[in-house]
Amino acid sequence: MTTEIRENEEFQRRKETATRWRTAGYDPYGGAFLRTHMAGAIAPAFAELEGKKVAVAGRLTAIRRQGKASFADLTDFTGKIQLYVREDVLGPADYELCDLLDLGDIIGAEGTVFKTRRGEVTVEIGSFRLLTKALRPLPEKWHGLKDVDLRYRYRYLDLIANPGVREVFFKRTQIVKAIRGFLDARGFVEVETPILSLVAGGGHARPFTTHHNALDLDLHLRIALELYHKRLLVGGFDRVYEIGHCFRNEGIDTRHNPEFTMLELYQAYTDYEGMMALAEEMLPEVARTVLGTTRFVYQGREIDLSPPWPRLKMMDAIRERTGLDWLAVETDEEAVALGEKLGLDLRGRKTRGQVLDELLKTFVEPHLVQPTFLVDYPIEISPLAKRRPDEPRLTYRFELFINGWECANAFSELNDPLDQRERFLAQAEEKAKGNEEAMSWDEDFLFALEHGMPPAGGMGIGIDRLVMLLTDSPSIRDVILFPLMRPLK
RNA sequence: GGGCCAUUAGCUCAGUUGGCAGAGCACCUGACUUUUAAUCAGGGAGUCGCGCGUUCGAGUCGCGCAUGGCCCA
Repeated sequence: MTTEIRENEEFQRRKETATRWRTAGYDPYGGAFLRTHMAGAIAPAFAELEGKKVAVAGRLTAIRRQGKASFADLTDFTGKIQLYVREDVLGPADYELCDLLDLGDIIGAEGTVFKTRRGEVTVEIGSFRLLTKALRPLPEKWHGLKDVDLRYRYRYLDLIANPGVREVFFKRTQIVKAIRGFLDARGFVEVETPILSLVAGGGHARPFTTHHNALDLDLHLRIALELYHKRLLVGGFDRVYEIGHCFRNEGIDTRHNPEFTMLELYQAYTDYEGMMALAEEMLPEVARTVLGTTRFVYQGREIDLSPPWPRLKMMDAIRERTGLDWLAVETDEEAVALGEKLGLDLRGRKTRGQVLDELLKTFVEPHLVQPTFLVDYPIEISPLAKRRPDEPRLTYRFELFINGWECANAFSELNDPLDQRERFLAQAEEKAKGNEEAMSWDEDFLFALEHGMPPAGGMGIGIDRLVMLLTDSPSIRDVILFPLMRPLK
């Protein structure tokens, strides 16, 4: 981080203007200002407000000087309102102060509501105060801020210059709120579980590591919420959920940010069927709350969330797309050979699980545009899901796909501690074979399971992708306020 | 990790065959008391992402690097 101020001519001039306010007896960084109205609330209430006094505060986003009178646009969180000042109303001394205002300054103003000849609801200013002097200019008013690097790096400028951005993040808040409302109404209890822990379990990803000095302990940032939530089921919680950040130490692209938001929920005495029913109920309700409909367009493609959603058995999907009977594939070598025969570029992937993952990504997932449950995942890639008794190589697990993306992952939770121990063992072998994303051993979690966890269904939903879909945003960075960026220089 | 593309004034962008660095908005000065992408007249503003090279001469050509984007893995 540089400590040097990046100054240019305009920065200098604005700094001097701030000094001129001071010498005129005004603090260019004023204190509280009592508003009576938000900018966006005045025009809709013109009938009642005409001729009345109002006080508004916000940023000057346009100034149109016209000699002895001037117009300006004042923008706050709710919208903008036009201001009108006249020298003969304000007095020459105060009117001269208007000349010291720049685009981007934040002011508080009080005056009378009227309508101009051209029909625009306007406040004729009787008095005003500079509340904050802006030392730098705003992005261009007509084209806005387009450079995506600048938009993500300086999100506050993006928010000022591009009004649609605020809408996206407002919708994000509404989506999360709607989910909370839905779950709270069904008896789910919101919990907070550790972000820092010895073992980052519950998912297939490389974690971030950090260090606790006082305990001299290497810790990991969580990659999922699952294992702590299940400990809560052991402890007697009946239904829990958490919406929180998880961290995965992997690449960045339009669908991945190292820090992202997950919803996970666990419900005792149900199973993956219950989770499918819950998803089919929750997502349409969220869409209705936020969009008013369950049908929407994502990047030109119409998506309809109305239930019920088709259930596609994974083994059937693979057979249909590749002609392969995956359950007949027994060894890693066989899997790799078949994968290569199908044209997969496996480079470094050498286990059954990894090949299957690649196979699904290439041949199956892109076809799942409308909401589809892909069900009954094989055991080797589902170390926390309950085994199907009728086909022990498969589990009671599904993933929900929308627009070809994994949007939810759920299963009947494995509650047999001895089976769980074997699964961890299999994952440890997987890790030994070089799969860095294999799940970590968590002896403390096994100890919890050994005390008895009720049968349960659990589900995880990636909030960022859901927000992308419902706001028609092409990149995950469009729905994260401050996405991770490489530092400049 | 690989390929392609972009990077020029605060912002949005032009820049021809290698020959004085451009426009609009923003900024400054002047005019203007119902404008609204205000208008009119004048003016200032640049490490052409960074570095090395080719050349009499590089924003332009070559190589390397940086940041970002898209695609692939």
